[in-house]
Amino acid sequence: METEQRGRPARVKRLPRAVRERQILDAATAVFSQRGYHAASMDEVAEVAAISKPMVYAYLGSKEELFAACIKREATRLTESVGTVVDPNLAPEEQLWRGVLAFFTFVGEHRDSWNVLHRQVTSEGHPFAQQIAEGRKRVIALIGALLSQAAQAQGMPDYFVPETKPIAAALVGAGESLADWWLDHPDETAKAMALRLMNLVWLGFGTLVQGRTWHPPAGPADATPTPA
Amino acid sequence: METEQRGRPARVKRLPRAVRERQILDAATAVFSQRGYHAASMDEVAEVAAISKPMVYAYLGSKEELFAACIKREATRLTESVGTVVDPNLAPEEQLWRGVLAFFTFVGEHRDSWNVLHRQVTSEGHPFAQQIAEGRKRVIALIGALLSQAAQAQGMPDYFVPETKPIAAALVGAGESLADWWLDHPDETAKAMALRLMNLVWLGFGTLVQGRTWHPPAGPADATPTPA
DNA sequence: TCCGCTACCTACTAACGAGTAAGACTACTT
DNA sequence: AAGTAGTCTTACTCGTTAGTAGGTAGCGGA
Repeated sequence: METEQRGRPARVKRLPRAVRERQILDAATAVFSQRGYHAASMDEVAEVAAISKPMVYAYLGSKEELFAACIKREATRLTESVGTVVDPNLAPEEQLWRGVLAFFTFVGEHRDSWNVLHRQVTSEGHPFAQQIAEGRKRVIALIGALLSQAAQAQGMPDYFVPETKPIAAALVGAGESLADWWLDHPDETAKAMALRLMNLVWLGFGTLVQGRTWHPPAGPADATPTPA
Repeated sequence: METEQRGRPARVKRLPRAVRERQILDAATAVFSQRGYHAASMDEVAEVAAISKPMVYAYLGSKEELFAACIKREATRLTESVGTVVDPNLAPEEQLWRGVLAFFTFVGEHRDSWNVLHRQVTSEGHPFAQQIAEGRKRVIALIGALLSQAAQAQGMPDYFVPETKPIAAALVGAGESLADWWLDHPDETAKAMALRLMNLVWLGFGTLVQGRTWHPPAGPADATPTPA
């Protein structure tokens, strides 16, 4: 079934390298997002990019290099989205609010990017797990510094400061989980999502900073199980 | 280099099926945890289990079935760990505390199990992503019900009740993230981790229930970026 | 009009990994 | 001792996929 006319076989458009590279990265992001790194095949990437496989190799290199390029591009996009709205001269509270809002806005608009960065790469043993884990740690450290600044401004004692680190980790996890929840409730706006996170975590943090702490209810003797 | 004595070639111990099945499941959990589903090979599972590949297939079936068996076993273990300490007659606050504590205790003691359940399966396109995602949703719904119960007991208006769902999602995510943070700070006890989560989230939730809400600081005109 | 550069392709190789065929060994029963 | 049920292995097949060899074709410049 050669529907093609002989002699003029639907000439392939010749495009400059930069354009093809973008097309390939777009295709790769979509395929990696949908299939995951291992299950994704270079053949499918080439097909989605509407180009032949050797071109993919010629421009972006091996599968690992291609994936690395995807991660790098998407991570840069996300970082810039958040970075441009956060001004270190602002109060910690407002920095956090702006960052959180920018984060949810980005996720809402770049679902595949978020998927590649968050869900595909987290598993141990993944070629890029470490790289992503380090990026995540940097974000946590950044937020931790923000919280510690706020805590000290509120006059919290020094021994509380290290606690801001795990709190930052919890905040990041809560944000990720809310982003996942959002995928099942797409009618919500980015702002509403950002508000939820701030309401929960900032209020909780604020209460902690005021010196109020929660402690386990005293059961009969030692009803609550304690680990060794 | 045949170190083996001829005639008595280090007889393979013949063990009953139940024992081998446990060995294979243990090995599979470790390998899946380390490599991820796709990158794990049945050859490696067999090797770690110190048995030949056909035995793996004879006892546990295909790769998918083997992985399903792993998930089922680990999920049951986790569910039971939490389920046995949570008594529906207790106050929501104490149920949450006991559940959170049991969760961290389990993660601390079964790192591979947690890895398989949490990090390996979350990516879209994974054969079991849906199954795990549904389990996660059930947990979120359960905690949401707990929170909603607590909210109503505090006399919160009905319109607040649906908000407990995303809050539950955030709580679960915060717990997962704290569990990951814990891996980098192994000296912490399960109880300390559980306390952190309760302090942050229950205080935040409690503050919300008291009717206090957070709202974005009013910048000049509309300094905070808003999504379309 | 020829040269050379870059874009582009079809069609292969080589390796890896899921799954199996076919049978050997062992222990328990009768 | 012979039968039999269950344990265990070696050595394959066969499909999939990363990566490449080797060549065609349009386009700018001399």
